[in-house]
Amino acid sequence: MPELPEVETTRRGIAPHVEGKIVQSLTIRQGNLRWPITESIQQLIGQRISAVERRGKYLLFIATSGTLLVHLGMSGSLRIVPKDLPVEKHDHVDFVFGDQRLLRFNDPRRFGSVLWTTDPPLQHPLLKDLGPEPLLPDFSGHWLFELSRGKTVPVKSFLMDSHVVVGVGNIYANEALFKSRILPTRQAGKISWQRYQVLAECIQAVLKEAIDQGGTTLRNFVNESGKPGYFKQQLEVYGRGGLGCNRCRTPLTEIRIANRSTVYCRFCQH
DNA sequence: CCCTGAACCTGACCGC
DNA sequence: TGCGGTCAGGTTCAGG
Repeated sequence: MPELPEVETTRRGIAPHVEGKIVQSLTIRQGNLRWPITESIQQLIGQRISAVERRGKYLLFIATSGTLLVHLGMSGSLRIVPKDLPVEKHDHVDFVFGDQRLLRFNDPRRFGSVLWTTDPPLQHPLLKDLGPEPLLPDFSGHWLFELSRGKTVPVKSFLMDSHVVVGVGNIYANEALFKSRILPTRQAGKISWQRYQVLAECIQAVLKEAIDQGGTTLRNFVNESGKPGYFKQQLEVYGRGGLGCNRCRTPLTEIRIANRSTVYCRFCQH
């Protein structure tokens, strides 16, 4: 589920239901996530959440004297649900508010995380070394070009490194490379400044488009309102290996880079 | 420092 | 119907 557009869609969906609310209680049914949930999270009880922000794919719930960090991993989701909604499989954590609602974290694979920190959140070890936000001005082709010099990794792996830029996961790395007509296997350090300018613009375009759409989703994504989600209708290459390229009709090539599915057009991309 | 591959975990799907 | 293998949207970490 969660690439950056899905996380941003989640943030926008839940923020109005969470901001200004006081956390009345927590229900932790399964605390064994990517990292175990610590006892210190109990400090959140009684605190007011002033804002829901996002850094990369982390959601930041800014509380009175600390921050709740939530990462959705591969299969996590957050929904606002009525207090009496029956618990389902993989509903690991509930954040209960004073009204008739609660925030429910569900994550079948448990690669997600729920962390409490009293440090300034951006100084948290998991956040402090993250690269720029792709949709903010400090991200640019110039940044990609400078950082990539001397690097021999495939440009696709380079893009997916959160120390380079946050929020570009496997789906949108494939899509942005197709749009910019760059071969995913090309060595990051051998790509010109001009091409990185194009690539940076394509990354932004692809992410913005997906956010506008409410997030591209696979299978049974359920959004924060509990309504059925969207499907991967507008993807050009991801999930389309062997099917015709939308530009030239050549069957798309599917390979694995760093063990991740990679789809591209061997004629359009070079 | 750079890069690769393994690890974390469940569920869906495919071939036999 | 069952079983084993493979794959899935992410990220960190160990090891060469």
